[in-house]
Amino acid sequence: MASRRRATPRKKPVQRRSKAMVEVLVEATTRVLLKDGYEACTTNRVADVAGVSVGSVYQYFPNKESLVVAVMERHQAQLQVAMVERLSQLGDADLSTAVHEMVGAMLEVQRLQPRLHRVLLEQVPRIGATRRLHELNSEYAPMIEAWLEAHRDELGITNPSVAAYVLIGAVEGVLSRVLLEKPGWLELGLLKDQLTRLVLSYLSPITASASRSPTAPS
Amino acid sequence: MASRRRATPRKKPVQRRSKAMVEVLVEATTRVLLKDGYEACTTNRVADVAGVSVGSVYQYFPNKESLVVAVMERHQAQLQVAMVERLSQLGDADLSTAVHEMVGAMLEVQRLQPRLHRVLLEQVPRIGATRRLHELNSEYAPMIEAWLEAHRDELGITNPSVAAYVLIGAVEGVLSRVLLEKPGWLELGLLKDQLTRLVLSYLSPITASASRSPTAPS
Amino acid sequence: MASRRRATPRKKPVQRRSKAMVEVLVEATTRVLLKDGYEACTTNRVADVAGVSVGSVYQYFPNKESLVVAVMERHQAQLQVAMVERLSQLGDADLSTAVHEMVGAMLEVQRLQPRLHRVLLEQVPRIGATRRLHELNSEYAPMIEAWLEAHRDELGITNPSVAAYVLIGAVEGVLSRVLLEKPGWLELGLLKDQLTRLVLSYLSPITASASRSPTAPS
Amino acid sequence: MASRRRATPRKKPVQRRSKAMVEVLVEATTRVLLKDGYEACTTNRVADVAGVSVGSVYQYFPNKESLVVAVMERHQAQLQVAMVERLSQLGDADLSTAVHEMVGAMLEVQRLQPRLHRVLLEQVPRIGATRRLHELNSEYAPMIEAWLEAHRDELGITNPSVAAYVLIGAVEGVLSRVLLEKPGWLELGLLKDQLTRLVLSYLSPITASASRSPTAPS
DNA sequence: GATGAATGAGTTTTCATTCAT
DNA sequence: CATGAATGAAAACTCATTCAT
Repeated sequence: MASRRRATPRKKPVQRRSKAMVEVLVEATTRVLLKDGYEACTTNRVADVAGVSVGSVYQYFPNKESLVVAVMERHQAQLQVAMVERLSQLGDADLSTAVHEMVGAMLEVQRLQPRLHRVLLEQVPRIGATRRLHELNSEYAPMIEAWLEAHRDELGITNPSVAAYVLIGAVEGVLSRVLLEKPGWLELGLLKDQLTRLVLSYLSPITASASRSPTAPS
Repeated sequence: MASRRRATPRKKPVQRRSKAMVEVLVEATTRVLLKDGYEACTTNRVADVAGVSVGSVYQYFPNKESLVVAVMERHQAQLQVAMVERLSQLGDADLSTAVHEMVGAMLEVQRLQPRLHRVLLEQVPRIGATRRLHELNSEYAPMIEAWLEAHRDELGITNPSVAAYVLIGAVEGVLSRVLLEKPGWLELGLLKDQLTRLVLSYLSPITASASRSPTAPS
Repeated sequence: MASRRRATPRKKPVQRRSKAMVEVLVEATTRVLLKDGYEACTTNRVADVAGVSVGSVYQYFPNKESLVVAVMERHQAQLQVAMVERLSQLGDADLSTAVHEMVGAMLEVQRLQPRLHRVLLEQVPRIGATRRLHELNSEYAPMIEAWLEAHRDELGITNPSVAAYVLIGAVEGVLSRVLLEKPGWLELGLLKDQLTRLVLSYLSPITASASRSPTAPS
Repeated sequence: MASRRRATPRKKPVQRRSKAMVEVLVEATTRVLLKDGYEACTTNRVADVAGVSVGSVYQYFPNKESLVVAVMERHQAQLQVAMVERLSQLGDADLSTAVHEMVGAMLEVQRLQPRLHRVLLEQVPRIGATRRLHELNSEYAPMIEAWLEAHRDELGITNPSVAAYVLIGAVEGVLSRVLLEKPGWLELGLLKDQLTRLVLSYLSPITASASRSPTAPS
């Protein structure tokens, strides 16, 4: 059941006062989400925490959902920035280094606001946080894809696009699992090493033991 | 609105009629979840669809949440069964075949009830569906771990437990992404091949091009 | 702007308890309408006055509007009954007597619940109380029309349907004006006499002084 | 929501700019009333349509209600003007012509702004639009009364004041019914003829068939 | 004066849960 | 046990009005 209301701010905050208001509200929503979870994140509560009246919430956001969407968008933007920063510094490092860096970047990102990331991932319902977080990844996918394309001849892949898709899914999968179940591991080198290995071996030209089909030989 | 309460069934339904009732309710909840999403899944609606009165719902489930939990548990159990079935037939297939089979099993499982899986993944909020689905995977993790342990000498891994954890996260991550964004791919051999490659190359003894650290050579 | 919601009860009160509830709610709405007017007639206030909870209101009425509609319908039904009763006793009285009776009936009806009639007439907004009250009159129109038809040869009219329409509008107009501005007159014989005269002379065969066009002679 | 307040303008707008402002606001209110109905007629919306800020509204009108009252008053004034114009041209036309003219005038008036008239009649709640519209009629009542007085000896009436009251109520009743239910009829000669007949026969000296009481003979 | 952002009391409406029958 | 009417706390959202700029 799709939402029946627009999820975009009802007026663009052109004035500085307005911008501040929006800022405050998104901030407050984030705080409430973090502290009390999605269900307890009511418009009145948000207004309270923001130190403004409910009316003001509705001056800038047409409904509750749009508030959460705004939080997600802000979070995504932050992740995106962090990601781009890291990846753009890759330059022409060798394969191994590059992969290590990329994995490191993704790890970093998860650490940025792990609790928020988790709440959005876990608790935000119909809005489809999961989907949206995937979309976030899709945004840096092109960068990874481009890199794979550029290093194609060193790699054992035929379709950089598919490879990027698989790798992002895989790393993200491991990371989200770790984030939810073993947050401590995020700090460990072990995780980074294993992910690097996962990526690197996937990208490497196939050697004797890795084949495409069960009937394929050793 | 009552305060927070336990999310386990109020009593073990030992009677035959009771069991039927529980069955009917879980079924109805599943249907509502599928058709209208989590937010529209009210206890009255479930009772309606189940063809019983709200009161009866509370005879077997202490609150709304426990209903959804039951749906998740049933879903998980089904997945689990499917998984075990597949994996137990592995026997002593060679590495490549075995991996192919395992990946195939996980793909199967996703196809079992993709819509429900998706709703639970996407829409069920506070209950922490994501976490619980991870837990599901954790349940077959031991099997994979055991298998890895048994084939340790053929593989390039040092810690089967970690390897299982990483691999499950990775495959699951790719699959959930595909499920949400490109459901069509589930049918394609391409996906299976790529996942097999991912797993196989990760498990293979390290060859020249895959190393543990960026400083490590080739 | 038409309302976007159904204005009919959400469940039919088949049980006696239910019927009582509906009764109580309509009664309470009437009381509030009478005492505080339309704008002050909130669902919570109605529930309060009815001595039940808001939830119960919504068990039987989908929204506020439907409550008021129910009040109007009950009021109309009462008027209708009163009207039919009076008119059915007309038998084959002579013209003058019959008209006197009819006018008397309409007067009676206005006296039935003059304050409620007035509130509905005056204060109920978009629901179109005015239109609906006209519709009430339309319901007894056929009876008047039939009577005119039956006495056609004694009368100076050509189209009983039009005549009924005009007469009802005229009498109703005078009465509603009196009701709003000079309620005291309702008791006076003067009013009844004048209305009788109005109707009677309109129905009488045209004599010298009444013509259809300004150019018409005498 | 503030408590009840006076419904008269806060200050007499004597300045030229002020007058323009008032004009613009009343116009805007009319437009909103016409387009969206009473409930959607919010002060902010009016300000928007008027192209000014809400604050300005409150510079000239103490509250929302006074805005609507102003619309009514302007409408009434327009009707009044139209009526007076027509009636003053009557001169010493003969009875039949005069009545025809008067009925024509009332019909005209209904056609002036039928949609607005209707909205005010139907939708404006507590303000008591109906009562006020009656008051409008009361304003030209003296003119009609005077005319009846002047022609008393040609007529069959004893109390011109009562006669005027009854006639205005009657014609108005028919017209408002037609306006609400059969707007098309406003254009038809039929209606005018019937109303003329209604008035004329009422005013005519009583002939054989019209008597004052049921016991009165033919 | 004009502006329009901010207010917040007040409305409508929902829904998990209870309990008398 | 089953029922479903009743509950009522609480949520989302509105809008007349104010007041700092």
